[in-house]
This record gives sequence, C-alpha cells and structure tokens, in this order.
Amino acid sequence: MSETCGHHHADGPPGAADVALAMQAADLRLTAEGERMTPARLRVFELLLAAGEPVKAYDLIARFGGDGQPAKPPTVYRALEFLERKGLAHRIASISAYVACTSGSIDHAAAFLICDCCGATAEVSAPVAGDLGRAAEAAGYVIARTTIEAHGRCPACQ
Amino acid sequence: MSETCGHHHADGPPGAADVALAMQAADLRLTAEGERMTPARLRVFELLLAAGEPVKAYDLIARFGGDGQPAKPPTVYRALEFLERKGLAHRIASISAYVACTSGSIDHAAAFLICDCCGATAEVSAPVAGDLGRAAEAAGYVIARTTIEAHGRCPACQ
DNA sequence: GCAATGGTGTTATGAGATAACATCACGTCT
DNA sequence: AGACGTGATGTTATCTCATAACACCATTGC
Repeated sequence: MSETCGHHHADGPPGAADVALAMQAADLRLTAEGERMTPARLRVFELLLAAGEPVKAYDLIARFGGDGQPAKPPTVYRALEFLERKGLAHRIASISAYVACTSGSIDHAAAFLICDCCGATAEVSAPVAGDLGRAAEAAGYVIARTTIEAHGRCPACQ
Repeated sequence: MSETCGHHHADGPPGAADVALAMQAADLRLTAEGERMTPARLRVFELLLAAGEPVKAYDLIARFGGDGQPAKPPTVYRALEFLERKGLAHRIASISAYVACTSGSIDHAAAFLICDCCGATAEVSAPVAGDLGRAAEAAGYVIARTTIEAHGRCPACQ
C-alpha cells in the first residue's frame, strides 16, 4: 500500500514502543470489560498498529506468522471482526483495507481522509450529526453506523 | 437483495415507463456530450433503474441477457465504470453493490441511507462541505471524491 | 486508404471474504 | 471433581467480487 509515489512522507509507522503501549492498553481495557484479548487478536492488532496505515486483509494473513508462515484467512478475518466490534480497528470499504483506530473514543463514527497517491490515511472525528443526521431524519431512517471515506491527496502528495 | 424481512415496503421498483424515460434522457444527454451510449451500457443502466435498489454486479451479469444468458463479467464492470464516471450510477462500497443515480445533478457527492433489513436505499445530496470539509482542510488534504454510506433501518423496517 | 482511438468479446486469474464443521479452552453450576 | 454451555480456534473448501491481458471491431480524422 505505501510508497506508490516518490514523494517524501514525514509520518512513518509508529515505533515499537508505541505499538507495545497501545497493545497493552487495549489488552487491559478489554480484559477489564470481560473480553478475551487472545493471541490471534493481539497479533492482528499489533500488525495494524505497526503498519500505521490501512492494510489489506491478505497482507495481514501473510504477515501473521512472523517467520513467513501465513495464517488461515478465517483467523485474521475473525480477529478483524472482533477488533472492529470493540472499536480498535476500522474497515475502509472503499479500498477493502483495515486500519487501527487512532481515535481514543469508543462508540464513535469514524471518518477517513485517504490519500490516493501514497495510501496515507487520517482518521477524523465523525462529523455525522450535522447534515447527514438531518437528511436521515427527514427520510425517516434510523442510522446505526456510518461510513465516511474521503479520497484525495495528502499534504505531502499534492 | 430485497425482501430479507417480512415487512411491507411501499416503494417498489419504478414502472417500465419511468425506466424508459430515464434511459432516453440519459442517452440524449450523453450523446450530446459526445459520449457513446452503447447497448451494453444502456442495458446495465436499464437493469439498475428497473431494480430501484442496489444490485450486486453478478446479479447484473446474470440478468444481462434477458433470456437467462449471463454476460461476461468485464462487460458489466466496464459499463458500470462508465455509468459511474458519467454520474448515472454509484458504487456502494460497504455492500459491494451498484445503484442508479437518482439525483439529477452531475458532479455531486452522493450520500446513501441504506436499510440493513430490506436493502432499500435513499440517495441524499451530499452534506460534505460542512464538518468534513473543515476537517480535511485542517489536515491539509485536498479531497476529490467522498463516500458516505449510513446504515440503519428504513421507515418501513423499524 | 489507413492510422488512431475507444469499445467489445473472450479467456483466465487474482483478490476479498465466508460457510461449515470439528475441536479446544474456560467459566460455572451442582 | 464432573458435566455443561459458551465462545474461540483450526481446517477445508468454496463463494463472491473484480480485473489483467489480448484479439478484434467500429468510428473518426487525416
């Protein structure tokens, strides 16, 4: 996903310390909630965090076993489903990829700014309530979950 | 896609006259623009209009030949790409389906309200400019195209 | 005529995701 | 401890979605 262009990009993947910290925090939080942060789930979360950008499911599958041994698809898809359910990751439908959630808040609707040039993404707090909420209300829809994905160019790629 | 629930739904697919009218209008407009509204493109557009709801690509492929003869995938995908480029159809990424555009305006960012119960969708004018535009600006992104898909329950399914 | 461009037909394959079933780990009830 | 229910995993196979690559055809402009 990364570096399809030749530009310079400042924000690389986070360091190992950051990843370990986020993993530990998630582990503690979910365990406290009575959830089971199993090795497979933790591993997938780790891969997402380490990437620091959206990752394809089959890339996660390929990287899953550190030694080059891939996982079976259901292993990773199940972990992704769990992480998404718990607000630790998001699926970005328009590019069929997954990304670790960088917003601290649970129960938030996420919006993404996605660079079509280098694949960098920024997660922004969902600006849903405003216009879309009003449109939904006018149409009589009750909204449970919203996907907002804006494609364009990041600062470095313009 | 339709009728996964037992509810009553008022708005069925449009009548044949509506479909024919929309097809003719699109044909005239695109021809005037120097585009070629070929039989395959017109046929896919017709199928989308007649469905009146999002349709999976392989459903279009199956229905393409009226007699039950399916099309080859590229035939339909090419037509969809063209229709989308011309603003006559949209891809709904979160459910991997396609729908005829019901908004008259070209060059609009579309937003969808999608019923997870019966598959009905409403297209609403994109409320992008507000919060999301501001967030993008703050992050330094230049946005070219936005996907907004809100999932929930339509009035009939609540 | 004849090249250039864009559309179509066809074959094959790549990429994304899940169904179905067996097994295992853990908590809890008695 | 033993029996049970629940949720997680392992494994196989398959399904759905989408595109690459190449040959051929139609239209336009020189």
